[in-house]
Amino acid sequence: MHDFFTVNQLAEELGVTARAIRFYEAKGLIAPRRAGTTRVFDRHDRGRLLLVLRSKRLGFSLAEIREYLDLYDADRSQLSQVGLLLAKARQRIAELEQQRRDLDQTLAELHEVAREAAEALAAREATRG
DNA sequence: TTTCTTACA
DNA sequence: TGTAAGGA
Repeated sequence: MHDFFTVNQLAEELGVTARAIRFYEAKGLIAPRRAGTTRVFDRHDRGRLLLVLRSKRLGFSLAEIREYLDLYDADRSQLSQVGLLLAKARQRIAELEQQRRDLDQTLAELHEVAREAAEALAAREATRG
């Protein structure tokens, strides 16, 4: 279909602003080539951008994403890239599981508070009659 | 503190 | 386009 894309085409397709895409470029996450002054994105750039957005959704920072993407260009075997992915994924899993424990504890406390409050209310209504 | 947007030269 | 400033 399309071999090349402009920032605005990619922005519309991916649901982000062109400014955000330029921001990612400024941060070194992507490096589309130029035709004069205008950016030309190919499928490779598009793939990297998709990976950036997916990684963002998983909660990784732009710095972490760049770390990962840099290894794609640096390491032929991509062993270090996969290794980093494993480490980062495990770290992220640990973070989320800790958040879940915190959330569970907060929920348990709130359930207890609600239970006691409902109990007190029921007792009051029983004595009144 | 990071990730963007807005605004201006 | 680069960057300062500011919101979330």
